[in-house]
Amino acid sequence: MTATILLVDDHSVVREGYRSVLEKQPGLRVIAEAGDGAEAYRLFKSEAPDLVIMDLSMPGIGGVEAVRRIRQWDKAAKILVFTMHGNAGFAVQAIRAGARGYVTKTSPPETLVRAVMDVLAGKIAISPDIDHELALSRISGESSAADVLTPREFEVLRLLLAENTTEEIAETLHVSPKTVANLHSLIKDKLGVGSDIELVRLALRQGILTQLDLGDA
Amino acid sequence: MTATILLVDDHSVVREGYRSVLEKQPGLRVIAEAGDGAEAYRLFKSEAPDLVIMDLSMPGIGGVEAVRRIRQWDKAAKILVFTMHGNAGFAVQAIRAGARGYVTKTSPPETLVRAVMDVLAGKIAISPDIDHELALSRISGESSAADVLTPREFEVLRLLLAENTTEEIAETLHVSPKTVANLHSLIKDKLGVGSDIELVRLALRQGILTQLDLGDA
DNA sequence: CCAGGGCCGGGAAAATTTCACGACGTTGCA
DNA sequence: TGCAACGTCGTGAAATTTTCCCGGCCCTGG
Repeated sequence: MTATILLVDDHSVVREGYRSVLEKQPGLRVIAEAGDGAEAYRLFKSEAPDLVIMDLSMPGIGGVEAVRRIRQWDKAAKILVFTMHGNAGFAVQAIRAGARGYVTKTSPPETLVRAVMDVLAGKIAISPDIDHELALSRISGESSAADVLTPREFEVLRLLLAENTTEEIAETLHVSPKTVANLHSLIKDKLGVGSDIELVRLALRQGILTQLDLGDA
Repeated sequence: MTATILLVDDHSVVREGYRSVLEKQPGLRVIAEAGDGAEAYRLFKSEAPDLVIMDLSMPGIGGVEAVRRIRQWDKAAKILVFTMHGNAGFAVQAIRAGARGYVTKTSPPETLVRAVMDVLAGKIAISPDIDHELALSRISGESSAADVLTPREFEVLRLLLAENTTEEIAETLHVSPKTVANLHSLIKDKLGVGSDIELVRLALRQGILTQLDLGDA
């Protein structure tokens, strides 16, 4: 029996990479590809793949949100996150949202294949570098944003850092601007910062926002 | 005659994607791959490929620096930058460093192939989205902070980024908090940003604030 | 001398932030 | 089973900040 896979990544050439690596494995078959979270959700419902491989940073609703929605629709969905973010915070959030695995793109192809097999077998798969990160963050014991924030709060934080206005975020999440403002305030409170400037700096320190991610003006 | 290509990207699975797309094209052959800038430089000298396809964000020396070194070694080197950064600033930097093309990873595979062909033919290739970005940035022109701000304003900006509160800054500068607030507002206006978050990001882009500066608060 | 610009802040309107509160659904646990 | 705890969403009102407009001060160059 062959396992069916849905690829989700906003870079088509990158999807081509997954596909190439995966289809060298007997027993795996890529049956669909999506370029953003909403499409992923749609395709999951129509195609019912055995496994979803998902990037986190995507236009529109982010990967974490997509994981949440898919898991909401199908409690047993197997989702493997495959992303460039080698940051424990993202991993924690993704797992909490319902992902069954987390592998960084810097990992060699074998690691990805191994993780795919593990998740299909019902196991939880974390790549070694993230394991290490998680261990470190537990040692240093400093409360990271991902630790104290609820999934929803983390999502709003991400969107805030992505330079969205309160209104745009409200639109994206289908809630009132007022709620976003409330969450914004709550986030600053929980993280113990007094201004948006401190908030951004904290995010930078914790790797939630990277300098390479500085979007267009 | 077939053209030889060197792939440079720190994600092996992503390289696999390039390779898969490119080798479907007759006349193209991938002869080497590098995972960072230094290795790219080394391989360029030993393999002398007709074309280099390079990502920008890589460990060690970044992509821009790698472009510069390779062009320094071979004035005629043809380098095509292929990256996720859909930001005019990065494109300008890359082209200045000597790249002959700039394509974003969000582009469809055809665009990449087309750009490869163009660069091999001696042309300069820019993907449509970046073209658009460049046009925009020329129109609205992101003013460089150091340019449009008066010394006083720049000083206040620096203190704001250093995580000082309005009151602390007023204290430091021996002026009223009101003045600082007014300047803060004026700065955002002059720089064309709407929020403090955007302000920090702008500062990061322009190097006013460095990630190294993120000592504990 | 005067025009222009940087610098300083008051005042008031507009917008945002913050806090208190309630509703609703889910989860976890006794 | 029932209930407490928590996450989520939203309202309303007060507190605070942001923004805009204003005038005054001082310096510099023409």
